[in-house]
Amino acid sequence: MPKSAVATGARRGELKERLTDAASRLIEAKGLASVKARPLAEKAGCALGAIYTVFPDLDALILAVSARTLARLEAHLDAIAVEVAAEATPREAARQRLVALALAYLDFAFAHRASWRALFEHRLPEGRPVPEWMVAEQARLFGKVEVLLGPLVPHMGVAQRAMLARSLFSAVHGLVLLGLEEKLGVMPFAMLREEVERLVSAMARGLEEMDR
Amino acid sequence: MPKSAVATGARRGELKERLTDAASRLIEAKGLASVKARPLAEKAGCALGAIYTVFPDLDALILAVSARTLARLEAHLDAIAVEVAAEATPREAARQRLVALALAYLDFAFAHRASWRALFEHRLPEGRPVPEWMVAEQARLFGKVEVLLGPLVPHMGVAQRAMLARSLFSAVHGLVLLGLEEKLGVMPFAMLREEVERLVSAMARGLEEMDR
DNA sequence: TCGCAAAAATGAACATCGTTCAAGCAAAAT
DNA sequence: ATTTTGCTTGAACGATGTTCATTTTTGCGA
Repeated sequence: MPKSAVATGARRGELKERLTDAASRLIEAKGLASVKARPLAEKAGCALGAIYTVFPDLDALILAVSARTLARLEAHLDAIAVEVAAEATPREAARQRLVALALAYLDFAFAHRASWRALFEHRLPEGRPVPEWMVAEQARLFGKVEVLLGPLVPHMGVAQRAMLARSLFSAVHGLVLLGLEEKLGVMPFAMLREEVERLVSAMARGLEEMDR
Repeated sequence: MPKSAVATGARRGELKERLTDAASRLIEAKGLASVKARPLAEKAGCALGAIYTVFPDLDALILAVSARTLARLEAHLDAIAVEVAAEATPREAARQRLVALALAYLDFAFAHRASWRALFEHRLPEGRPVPEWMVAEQARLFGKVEVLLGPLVPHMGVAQRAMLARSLFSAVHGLVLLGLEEKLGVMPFAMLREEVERLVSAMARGLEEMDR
């Protein structure tokens, strides 16, 4: 029974896992730049060349780690539970959920700083296409925002709403990014949280007003 | 007359310029990753080792390019002239100026994509301190936002206003960053402009409302 | 159980990087 | 003219990602 050329045998699968684990730990401990082939092989208990039997190159390995991080991020965002006061209007409820979502994003980035940073710091070599599963995962993240925009800006078209969701995500991402960037002068985490809350709340209010 | 150890002779100054020029052109043409020592030396018409007589390492050279980019950015932001209707309230005027500032930031990033990206993509090796002029320059950028916040949120304390300025900048930065990131799916520039306008305007309105 | 072809794993070798520094060179001083 | 001083140079070094001839293991028919 000839195995498919793409199929990953059990042995190879284990090696892939060990390598992804090792890379993940390296990133979390010493950042993306510390992911080197030789230490990786040692930590995974395999030969140098073995890496290239399961991954085409190190970029692919890092992408595998990114996939994991994105999955953890999504799980974390799905786990938030917002209790909304019964007498709250749908708009107020959506606003609160939006703020909670942004705070959850910030919390994840703070808790898994290095992995989260690696997600955006890592750049594919020029001309390499972004894997389709990554695009799909990003779309899922934007979607989480999009559904909350329904009650907030009911008069807006769906296409425009999709773009707005992307923009909102980007804005929060920027807040978190520069907030956790040590080189801009460290901002205490609690303050950063307040800022995210303030700005997301302000954006929601402003958007409601403009949609009226 | 013994020259100061820090002073840069005329010859060395020219070389420094030629190298910075070469690096700048390389970044604009093929991105930050294409800044390599040997091509650099060739383009600048000097020996390989000569680079290290005027810069401690390539990171310092890239920082010199960043300094230039920041200066150009500041000049570009200073050049914007907003005409505000005479009957506009101070709040409306400030809001319009804030939007104009954000759009100018977007325009600069779009026009000098690679240089602007290099500004944030480049990361100092662990433990290297950020030059003080860079921190100062960033403070100047935040300051431009801060002055516009005065009429918008008059009841807010100055310390909180400073943080808010930083947050606003970060949010716009995030919008521009993910907007120009090809890998998130290209967004037409005109739409991106509209999004920035919409979101900054919304933030301003929401902040006014919350400050009331 | 043995032999042997096919597959898989290995790590020495290679190309390319940033950086260093002994050697050469030019200018200044004597 | 000779010595001294300081600057310039590019070969050499260590580290890196990647390749591939060689070795080792595996699978299986005799």
